[in-house]
Amino acid sequence: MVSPDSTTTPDLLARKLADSGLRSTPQREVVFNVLLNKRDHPTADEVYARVRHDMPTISLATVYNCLETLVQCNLVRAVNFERGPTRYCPNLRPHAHFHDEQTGATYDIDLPAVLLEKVNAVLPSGYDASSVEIIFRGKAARSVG
Amino acid sequence: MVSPDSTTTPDLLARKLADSGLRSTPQREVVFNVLLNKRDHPTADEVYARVRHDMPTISLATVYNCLETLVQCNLVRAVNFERGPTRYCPNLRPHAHFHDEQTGATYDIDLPAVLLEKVNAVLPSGYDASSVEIIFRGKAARSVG
DNA sequence: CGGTTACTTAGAATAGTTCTAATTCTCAGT
DNA sequence: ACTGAGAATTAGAACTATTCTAAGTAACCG
Repeated sequence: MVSPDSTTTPDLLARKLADSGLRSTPQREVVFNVLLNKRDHPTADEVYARVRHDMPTISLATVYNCLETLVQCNLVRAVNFERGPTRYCPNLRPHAHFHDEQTGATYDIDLPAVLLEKVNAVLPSGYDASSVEIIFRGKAARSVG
Repeated sequence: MVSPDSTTTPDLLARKLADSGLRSTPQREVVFNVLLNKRDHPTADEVYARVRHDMPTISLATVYNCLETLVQCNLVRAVNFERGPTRYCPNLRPHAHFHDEQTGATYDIDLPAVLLEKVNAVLPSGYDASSVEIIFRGKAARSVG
């Protein structure tokens, strides 16, 4: 099964980085691929552990740098539920997060455009939102997600 | 101008604490009042600085303990925008937060029940949300809030 | 008033992240 | 290929926010 991603994803990364005047490097590629391959909203430490399988010499500082860079280029979203480490998410479609309080797992919930409009409509005049983040907390039935 | 709060607020605190089997203490009262008096979503450090005007001997650990206790009793909400210190908010009505990216200020946005219903309606079956948090980011015109 | 439990305190410890300074890599122009 | 300039990576130190620990203090119950 050869997905079209195997050619377009590296291009996407290189293109988006170039848009910001940045280079595609092996470290950035590996970090990005790790996020794409298992979309469980890992922390920087978890990304570091996974990346080291492919690239044992990478440093934690570089993982932080790469994640920061990917966030700047809008290839990845940084998410913060409560206190605790930042988590990273390569899903670029508009979506909310559902945080299961029992397991700690996080699921993406797609958001229809019409809902986003309604949410934005609650802002009084004078407020100009460039983005909106929605976080649910609760419990999810086993095996959803 | 004597507001009815001057008698009911201490009672609310004592009552809610008692509901959880906890005591009302001078420290908890001062911390809670600091939050009520200036609702600008202060960090624990900022609360500490303000509380020390009234009670110079209080410790930072106690401020953290009191804030934690107030959150447990549902008298205060803890809010986390991105990485950085947790902020505290004594507004108990359903509301979103608007985070001004230029000034760093945070404003409460009241949420109508009907909107909350619509937001909850996007959850697929199998997801059972106990709370939802909405955070806007953008810029606010001067003097709103 | 004596025992028990809750609360507060100062300071040490920890977790997550950012900073610093040195090194290595990459690319553009020769 | 060679060189210089800028970009990226690295290890480790430093930093920030928070939690933990152990000891002291205060409130409640008999």
